[in-house]
Amino acid sequence: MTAQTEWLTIGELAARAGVATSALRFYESRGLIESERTEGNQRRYARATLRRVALVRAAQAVGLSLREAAEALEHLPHERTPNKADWKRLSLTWKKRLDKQIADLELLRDELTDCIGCGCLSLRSCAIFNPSDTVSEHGSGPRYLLGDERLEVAEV
Amino acid sequence: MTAQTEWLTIGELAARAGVATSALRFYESRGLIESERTEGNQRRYARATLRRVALVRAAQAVGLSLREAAEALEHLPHERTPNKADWKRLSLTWKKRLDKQIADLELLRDELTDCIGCGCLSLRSCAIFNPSDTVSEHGSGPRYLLGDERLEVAEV
DNA sequence: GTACAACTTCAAGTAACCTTGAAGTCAAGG
DNA sequence: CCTTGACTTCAAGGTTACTTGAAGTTGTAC
Repeated sequence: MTAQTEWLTIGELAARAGVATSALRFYESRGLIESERTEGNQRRYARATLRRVALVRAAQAVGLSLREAAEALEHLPHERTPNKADWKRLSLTWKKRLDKQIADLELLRDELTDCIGCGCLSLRSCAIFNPSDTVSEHGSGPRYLLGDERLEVAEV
Repeated sequence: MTAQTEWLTIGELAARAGVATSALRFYESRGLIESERTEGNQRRYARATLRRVALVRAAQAVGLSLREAAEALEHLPHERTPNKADWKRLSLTWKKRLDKQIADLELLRDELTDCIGCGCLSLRSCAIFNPSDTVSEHGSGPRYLLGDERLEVAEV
């Protein structure tokens, strides 16, 4: 346990990770990160936490909720840098997710493009309005996603 | 004004558009759709509203908030089907947005892929952790987006 | 030693996007 | 008529991801 022992205060971590201290406390309350405490009860973060926060932010960019990010990071060590296998698994998962998101958006775009070409004012055949399984937004809140129910848009 | 006069009740519209009646009332309160009222104060929707709701959902899929969707639909007629120019403008705007979103996600994916290749455990050079202007999530809520502040992740 | 920034906890607020519930009204069939 | 389901309004609740504020404590620099 002669590990690197340069601990970060919450303010330092916040500054370097580019998030607010309140966000860090929030992440900690959600189990995404961990901290040691000083005698006087102040948080001290291991430097690896910097990476962890970065991963959380990356996860959000990939479209994960914090809950999902927590699951993804569950098997990564808090205090030490993750090993190659850990990281590979994680990044592969995220890549798949990104691939799917991109594919969905491309579909939507291509349909839109077709619509531009065809004028597409009948809506009947336009796939935009007959979404199959488009873009799960994975934003926050109970977003009742554009599911796979077909709109039965008649000719309008 | 001998237009098509087959009005939809809120229940009918909800069923056909695939959204809850509560959502329709909410959209109406936000000015996204309009309704006539019967003598007994019940809503009756023009059939064109079906298209309008579809457009709102499409807008959400494109990553717009309801407020933004409202702006986009502002110039479209409520009671009649939009003309070709209206539609073209709209779909072009949305296409651009989609293009940007896709480009952002592709960037992220490619960086991830590189990371997988290189092991990328230093984080120092990894662009994932140095987001430039990635993926504005445009989900709901005050999401303080992965902005363009660089994380100064040293070697961890 | 003391000032002052940085820290602590906890409760409540905010924002988007709706849903749910209460309490009552309308419309259509038997 | 009367029941029943669909409708009305309005207020409040739910989720995610945080922020903000109050009230008090710690750490460091002078």
